[in-house]
Amino acid sequence: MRRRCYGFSMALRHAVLAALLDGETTGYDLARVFDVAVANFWHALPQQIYAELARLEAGGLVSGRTVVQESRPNKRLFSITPAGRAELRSWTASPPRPTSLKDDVLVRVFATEAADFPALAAVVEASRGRHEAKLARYRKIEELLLGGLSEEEFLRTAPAVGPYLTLRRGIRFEEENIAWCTWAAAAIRLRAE
Amino acid sequence: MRRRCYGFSMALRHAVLAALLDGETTGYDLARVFDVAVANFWHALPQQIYAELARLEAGGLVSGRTVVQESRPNKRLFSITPAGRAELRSWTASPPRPTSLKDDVLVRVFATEAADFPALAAVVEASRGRHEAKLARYRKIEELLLGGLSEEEFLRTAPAVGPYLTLRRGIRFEEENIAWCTWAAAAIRLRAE
DNA sequence: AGGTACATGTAAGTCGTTACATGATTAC
DNA sequence: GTAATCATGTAACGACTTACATGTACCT
Repeated sequence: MRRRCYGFSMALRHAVLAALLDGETTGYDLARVFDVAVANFWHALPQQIYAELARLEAGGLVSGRTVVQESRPNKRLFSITPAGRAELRSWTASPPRPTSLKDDVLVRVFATEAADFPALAAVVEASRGRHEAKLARYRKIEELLLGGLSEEEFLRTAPAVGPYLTLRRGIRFEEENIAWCTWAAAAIRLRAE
Repeated sequence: MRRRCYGFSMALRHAVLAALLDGETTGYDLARVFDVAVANFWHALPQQIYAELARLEAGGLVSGRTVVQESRPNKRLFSITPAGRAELRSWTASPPRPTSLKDDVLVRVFATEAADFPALAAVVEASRGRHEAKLARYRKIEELLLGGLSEEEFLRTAPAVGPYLTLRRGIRFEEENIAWCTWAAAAIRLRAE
């Protein structure tokens, strides 16, 4: 039975720490932050976030205090500790693990040969719709983040550039998804003729 | 204890079935096919593939036969059954689950604020190198697939277009990764000044 | 003598998803 | 009255990773 300091890559753990750089928050609010600012490169459910916060607190990387409320459930506010910041700093310099796409729609398209062409094309087109919705949301967040500044100004002057840099990746990703869905759906429909 | 026909999305299961459309193969060879033709949208280790093949055989979606060899370990050749084809056909028309990026490097960049800037920039640049290597591999596979035909000719005449359609997504994905890494690393280095 | 290719797995553990539980308040 | 918001979790299961096991043949 080997003792594992459980975690090799542990991206979720560090995504939570990074989100706490913004200041003290509850698990509930963190889950919403994840949904808007983190979702474009790492997805996590509230349950995972609560569990991760508990583990981080046990490890001293985060400290929590309970706030008693009336007419609302009590809540716990967490903030990152100096040890948490140090951990995040050394982790950001460590080698990342290779990423792959893991897209359900692509698996379906890979199997085009065995598919009902119009049905598959419709699936791909529906997927394009979801990517368009995501892109619209990301563009709104981009506007809020930039706050009227040009990209160049923002990158020079903003206190934290990380969220903007990652958001740009999410935007390009969704733009590519939309373009690919359009093209692939057309190619699949061509087969039906 | 509810009986689950285990699998909601089950993309790996269907990726294996789709790879078997090409004809009878061993788990060993499938693992290599996954490494080249499937890796750009779904990654899986040999152990997962062996396990999946066993489950597919138990479910009648795949049938296997043992080939006794001398001076090499015996092997099992699998092929897709009519039931497997039918399953694949109906699955390709079913709603896919939303995909997200899940990129370790992006989590690190999100935490730029807490990072050592030159070290993080170096991590991002190293990541660009890996994406360039992947892109080079994908481009070679593209050449092989097209076999001298133009894209338009290939899409009109090829018996199976799925692998080409998904490969194109992988190529664009890596091109975007390279461009983003270049841009993000520069923006992070700017902070160090 | 050491490494790679062939060929198939088991065991243990971690990560992620689904379903469920609780219960008051506020907005439509 | 119905749904959403606030707020935090547990339990069970499925997906994925890491480490390990086995043994021959061929190449350098």
